[in-house]
Amino acid sequence: MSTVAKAISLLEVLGRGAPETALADLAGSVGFDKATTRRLLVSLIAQGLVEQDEGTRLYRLGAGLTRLALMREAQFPFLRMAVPVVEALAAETGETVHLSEYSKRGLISVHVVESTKANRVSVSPGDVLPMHATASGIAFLAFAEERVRAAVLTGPMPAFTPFTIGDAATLAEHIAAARGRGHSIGSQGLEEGVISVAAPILGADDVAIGAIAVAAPRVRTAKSDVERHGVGVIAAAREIGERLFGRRPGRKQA
Amino acid sequence: MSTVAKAISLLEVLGRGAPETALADLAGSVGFDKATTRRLLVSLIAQGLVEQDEGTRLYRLGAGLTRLALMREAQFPFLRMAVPVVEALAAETGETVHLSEYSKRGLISVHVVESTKANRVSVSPGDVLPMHATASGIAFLAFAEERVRAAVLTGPMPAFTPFTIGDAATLAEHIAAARGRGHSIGSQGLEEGVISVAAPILGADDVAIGAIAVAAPRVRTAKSDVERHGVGVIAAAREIGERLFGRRPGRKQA
DNA sequence: ACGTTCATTTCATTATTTGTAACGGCATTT
DNA sequence: AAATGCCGTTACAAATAATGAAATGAACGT
Repeated sequence: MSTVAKAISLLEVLGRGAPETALADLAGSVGFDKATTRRLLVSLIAQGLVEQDEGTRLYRLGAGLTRLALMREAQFPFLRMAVPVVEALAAETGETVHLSEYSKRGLISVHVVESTKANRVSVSPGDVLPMHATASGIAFLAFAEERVRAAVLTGPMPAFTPFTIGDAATLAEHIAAARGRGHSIGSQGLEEGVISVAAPILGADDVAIGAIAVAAPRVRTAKSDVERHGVGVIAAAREIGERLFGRRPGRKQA
Repeated sequence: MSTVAKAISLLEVLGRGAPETALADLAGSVGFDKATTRRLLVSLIAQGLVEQDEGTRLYRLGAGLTRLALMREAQFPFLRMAVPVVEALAAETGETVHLSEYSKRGLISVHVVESTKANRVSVSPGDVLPMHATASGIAFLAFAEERVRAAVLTGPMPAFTPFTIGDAATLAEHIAAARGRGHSIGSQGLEEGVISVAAPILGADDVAIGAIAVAAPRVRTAKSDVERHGVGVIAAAREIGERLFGRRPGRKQA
C-alpha cells in the first residue's frame, strides 16, 4: 500500500464519524501503527489538510481541503453552473433534488436541495451513491464509458433493501431502459419507500460525468409524477451540460 | 521531503494555472522525476483526488477533493453559518465582502460576494491572503495565538505595493491598534487603491479562526465609510461566531 | 513512412517508512 | 497527595516502498 494511499485513507476516516478524532481511535480505524498514523498526520498537518486542536490534541480535517476544492471549482465550475438548475427543479417539483458527480469511488453527492414538505427524502452532500442501487447510478451507467459500466456489472452489488437490484442481468435491463428513455427510475433500491428519477449530465464527448435526480416518498408519487419528474431531470441535466460546455448559450432560469 | 508532502504539492500545482496539466509540465513545475511524478499521480487517481482525461492524458483535480471538503463542511459548517452573514453585509455596504479561514499556509479566502458596482474589488475563493499585507490578516493576528503572531512578525514580509507593511515594528503597531478597536484597517497593502476593513471571527476559546472583510476602492471610501464598515464587520464576525458556537464567545468576565 | 515527442514501464539502488519499545506529560483514581 | 493508567510523542534497527536512468510504446506532425 502506497504511503499516499494511507494518508488519504486517514482523511477519509477523519471525514466519517465525529468532527474530531483522537490518535488512538484513528490508528485503530485505519489499522496502522500509532506511530505511523501520527507521522502521516504530521505530514498532512504541514500541508494544511488536517488540523489538530492545541488543547485536546484531537485531529480534524483542515481548511486546505476547502482550498483545493475551491481551486477545482474555479477550474471546473460544476457547482456554480449546476446549483441554480438544481434549485429551479426543486422549486418546480417540490421534492428533494440532488446532484452527483462521478469519481473513481462512485457517484459523489455534491449538492442537495431538500423538499420543504415534512415527509421528505434526505441525502447528505459528500455521500457516495452506490451505482446499482440508485436512479442516479443507473442513469449515469446508461451513458458511461463501457469500461465503467462493465466494472459495475461484474462487481459486487450489495443489497440495501429487499428491492435492491442484485444481479447483472436485471441491472443491465434497467440501464438499457434508461438509455432508451433518457432517464432512469429507481424504486426503493437504496431506501424503502423512496422513488427516484434521474438523468445523466453529459460531458463534452457525450459521456456521463454525473447525474441529477428527484427523490420523493413513494406514497405521494403517482405514475404521472414519475413522468413529470423524468421530463424535469432530462431538461435540467441538458441545461447543466449546456452551461458547462457552452454547446448553447445557457440561459439561466430561476 | 515526505512522500505525502510531494503528493500534496502536486495537488497544489494542479490547482494553480490551467484546468488540466500534462505530465511533463507537472514534473517540471514540482521538480520531481517524470516517473516519480506519474507514480504519485497514479496513487492520487486511485483515491479520487486526481482525474486523468482518457483521451488527452491530461491531469486535473478530482471530485474526491470536493467530497472531502463537503465532509469537512458537514463536521464544521463554517460556510453554512457564515455565508448568509457575508451576503447580508455585502448588501448593507454595497461593497465586496470576503470571508477567510485560517490554515497553516495562511488565511484562505473561502467565500466572496462582490460589489455590484462597476468599479469593485475582486478576490478569488481559494486564494491565500498574506497575513502582513491584508486587513484580514492583521485582524486575525490581533486575536491569534501568540505563537502564530510571533511567527508572522519574525517571518518574511514581501511587498506587494509601495504601501505594504515591511517591518515587524509597524506590523505590531497595526496589530495592537486592531486589537484595541476590534477591527483592522488595511490600506493598499496588497493592491493599490483598495481600502479594506476586517474583523476576526473568534472560536470557542476566543482565539481567531478566520476573518471577514469589506474591501472597497479608495476613491469612494471616506473616513466615515471606514468607520461604518468597521462597525459592520465586527457585528458580522460576532454573528458568525455565535452561529458557529451556539453562544457569544464570552469575553472573560472581569 | 519517418522522426519526434510524450507518456508509461522496468529494475537495481537508495532512501524513506515502519514497528517495537521506551519516554514523558496529564488526568483520574486510590 | 501519591500512584497509576492512558495517551501522545520520540529513537533506532529492519524492512519496505520510493527513486531515477534508461528502455519501451504510442501518438502526432512533418
